[in-house]
Amino acid sequence: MAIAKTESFSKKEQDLAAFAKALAHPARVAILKVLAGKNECVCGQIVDVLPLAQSTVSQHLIALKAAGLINGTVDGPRSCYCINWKAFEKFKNEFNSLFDHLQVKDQQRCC
Amino acid sequence: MAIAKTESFSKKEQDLAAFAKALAHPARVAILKVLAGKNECVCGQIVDVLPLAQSTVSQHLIALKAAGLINGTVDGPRSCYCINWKAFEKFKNEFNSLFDHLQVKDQQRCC
DNA sequence: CTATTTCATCGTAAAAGTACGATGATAAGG
DNA sequence: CCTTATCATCGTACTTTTACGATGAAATAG
Repeated sequence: MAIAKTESFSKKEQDLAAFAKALAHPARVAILKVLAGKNECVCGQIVDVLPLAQSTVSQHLIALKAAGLINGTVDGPRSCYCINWKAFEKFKNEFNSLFDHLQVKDQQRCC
Repeated sequence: MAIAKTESFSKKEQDLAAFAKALAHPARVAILKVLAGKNECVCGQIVDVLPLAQSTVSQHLIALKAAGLINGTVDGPRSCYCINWKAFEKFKNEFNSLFDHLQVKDQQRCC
């Protein structure tokens, strides 16, 4: 990146980009799908489903948690994750509000 | 990445991840915002707005075009881009359908 | 207390992303 | 034809991401 220019952009742009970044890997999409389907906190069962090593899955889970898309608690010897629907809703709205009402303008003129 | 495992996932997961990847940088979000706001094809005006070099903006534009989020045509000596609303709608639906109806299940049990 | 299980973290290696200046290609203007 | 303008591409440097095995920490089971 030479020198990170990320902070030269607005907070809204950064937030949306950070959210998208968390979704920007099929493994993390798959993890979210598993968590959403179960809706009860899962942990190493995810490792069994994905074609990835345990440490790699753990990294993806941490990335998702850092992005705020999932919550995690410690349950004895195992970790328990589930989707943070509130954050999900927030970003969905942010995404829609950013582009939806702009589409109302007169449609395509070129391209 | 050692060895790319991207192809070990379903096409839906890959598509959604690719879409998110295109949004996963504030500069590209900013570009889309500019294009959406004008709705007429813009080109190097984007360079004036962004705090990035021309070559860097060009790279981002190419990334967005490769992801299918924008269309581009050559207009004399300059390039003209605009948002591909159709693709945008497609991915928005894909995103919603992936997570929305799953939320209907009984809410949170832990975390 | 000693396994065992479960997960996080460390270390490492390879791949991809980000950014810039410089150069190249293409079309318009003189 | 020659210049200028506009944008893409190349080459390069640095950062970040991805992935794995190995190790470490914490709680349960015996």
